Amino acid sequence: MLKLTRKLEYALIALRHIRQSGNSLCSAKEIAASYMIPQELLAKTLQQMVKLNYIKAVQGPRGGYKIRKGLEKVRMTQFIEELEGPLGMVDCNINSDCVQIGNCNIRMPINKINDNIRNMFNDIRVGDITSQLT
Amino acid sequence: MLKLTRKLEYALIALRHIRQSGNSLCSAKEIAASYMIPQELLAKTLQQMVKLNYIKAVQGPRGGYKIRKGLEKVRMTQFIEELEGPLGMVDCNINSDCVQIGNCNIRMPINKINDNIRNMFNDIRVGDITSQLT
DNA sequence: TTTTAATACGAGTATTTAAGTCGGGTTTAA
DNA sequence: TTAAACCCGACTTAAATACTCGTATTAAAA
Repeated sequence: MLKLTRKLEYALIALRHIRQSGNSLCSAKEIAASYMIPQELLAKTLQQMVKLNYIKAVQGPRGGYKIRKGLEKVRMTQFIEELEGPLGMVDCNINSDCVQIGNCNIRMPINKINDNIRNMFNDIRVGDITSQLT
Repeated sequence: MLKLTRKLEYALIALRHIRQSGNSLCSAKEIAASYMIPQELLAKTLQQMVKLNYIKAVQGPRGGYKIRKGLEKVRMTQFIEELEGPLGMVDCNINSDCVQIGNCNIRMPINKINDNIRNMFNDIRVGDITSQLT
């Protein structure tokens, strides 16, 4: 219950790795090997993050990825939603075509919980995960 | 991302419904019809909650379910875990046979987030959801 | 200038988990 | 004795996640 997806895990592992490499480029291959992550899958995730402007890619041999300035300040809510889509505990928070709506008897309390979770992720920055000590 | 399962939703909807019916029994059929929930599925969930001692079943015609004293005070962490299994954002919080472990670079920060979520659910009681106004 | 090692990207497959169904059994009020 | 409820395990279906593959593009280095 309430597990993160692998993609998100891989993304965070990669970002932390890239960040800790300072200015040198990191290839998908290198990162995948370091953490035993399927290379193709990681590659796609990295490509997605390039599109989202979180990292910068350099092509060609000796190429790789590096962090883009500003990533550290990005809120986890934004990061998660751009990578994985909407973040809501129940569908009615997302698409609202539930047959219930007027009838549902737990909507309010669930929304409250949902807000709590969102608030929590809103207060965490990507940098908190990629830079935190230990 | 981070969605509740239908089973859990159905369980909470049913509990709230049963609770609001006071002392009279509620059948699975009646509840399923009220909220357009698949009856068989709801029935199984109710049966599970009987086993967990959250509700009491009365068999035979005119039978049904009623709330057991004490349910309201049960913490949501316990409730969720008894119904759905362990509540952790990453597998290493659950079974610990991750090939990484020593190698993983985001373990600490993720654990922190995990604790936050657990703490939040720890502070919510089933009764907060089944009894909260509107 | 050719090779090689990297990213880019869409389509496709496989696996896992969640969701729902079915059939037969037990209980008990009417 | 019947009917309406709960009980329960096995099964099927559907959806989401995880992963793979093939091909194209880029650019450093031999």
